[in-house]
Amino acid sequence: MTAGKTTLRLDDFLPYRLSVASNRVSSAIATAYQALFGLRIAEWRLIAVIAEGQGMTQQALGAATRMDKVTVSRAAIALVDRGLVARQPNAQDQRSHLLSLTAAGQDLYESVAPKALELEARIFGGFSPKELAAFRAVLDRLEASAAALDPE
Amino acid sequence: MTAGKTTLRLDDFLPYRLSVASNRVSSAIATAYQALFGLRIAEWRLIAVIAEGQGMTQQALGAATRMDKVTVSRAAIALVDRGLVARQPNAQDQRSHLLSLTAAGQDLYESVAPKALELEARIFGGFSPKELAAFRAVLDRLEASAAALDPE
DNA sequence: CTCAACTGGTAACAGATGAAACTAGGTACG
DNA sequence: CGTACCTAGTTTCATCTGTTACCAGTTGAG
Repeated sequence: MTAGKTTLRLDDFLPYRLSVASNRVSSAIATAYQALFGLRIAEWRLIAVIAEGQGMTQQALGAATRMDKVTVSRAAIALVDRGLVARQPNAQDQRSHLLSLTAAGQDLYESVAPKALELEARIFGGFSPKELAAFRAVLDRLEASAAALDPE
Repeated sequence: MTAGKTTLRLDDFLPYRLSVASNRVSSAIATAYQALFGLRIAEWRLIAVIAEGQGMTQQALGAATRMDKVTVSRAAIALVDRGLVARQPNAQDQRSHLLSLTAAGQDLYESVAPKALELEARIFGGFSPKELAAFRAVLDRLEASAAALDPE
């Protein structure tokens, strides 16, 4: 057998498949959130995380949501403007503030969360729990190995 | 048990996990291609598809790569400018042209492809063929079910 | 103390992206 | 064959995203 060029079928290339699938899913979710609640993804993520642990700094929120601090800042400003999130001064550190949900934010969260789970079910339904667990495990390890390559 | 609010842990929310993992992978790949070959993802995708089937229209390339026609147009222009791709007039339809790799484009492809596969192996290595096949299968079905929800 | 280095958050800028308008060419039907 | 509609590709524009610069506040070494 002679040298032989490497051939690569794009449709078989996993990073490509992953990207396409993820973009489709993100876009479907983004459309739904926007239409239902006027929230962008970043805003929704903040709400979800703040609901779990009130009184976080933006710093902490960025780490929890894997979002850039600029993205977090913008989303936080938007949420405060809409009266969904409140900022309290942080006694420990005057540069930062602690974010928590207002009553309205809490209400919104309580109507968004079920919808989110429903959407997830709609998209990821039709898979067995085992399949999903395996999928999740692959995602976890991928995240780690990709981050190792690109220590952004 | 009383009504009980729905709780949602962001880290357990699959669309979120998928998005984070995919972004990490895409970013690692984009960085590598840019550094090694000065190619952006869209350009690399076009090269890969043209290499498989010379003489395609941009229309066809868009379908094959799931990219917007604007994205395809820009990537095509960049590749032509760099002398990697050539446009031949399409006798059947004067509005479009047929794209093929120049000798330089072919050379580049032949050095990019192995690198791409190596990167893929680096990121997706450590999984068994079975795991990868299952993962791929989930991606396929996801793509379909998300597209159905968001008929963009 | 105080000065240098550092960190949380915002603002300003720049590149990327996609929708919509536009141009040139194609198709259908009288 | 002419006119109304359709499509390939490009350009324009408005938006989004992230990098960099910036300001205010914090920390630590001397």
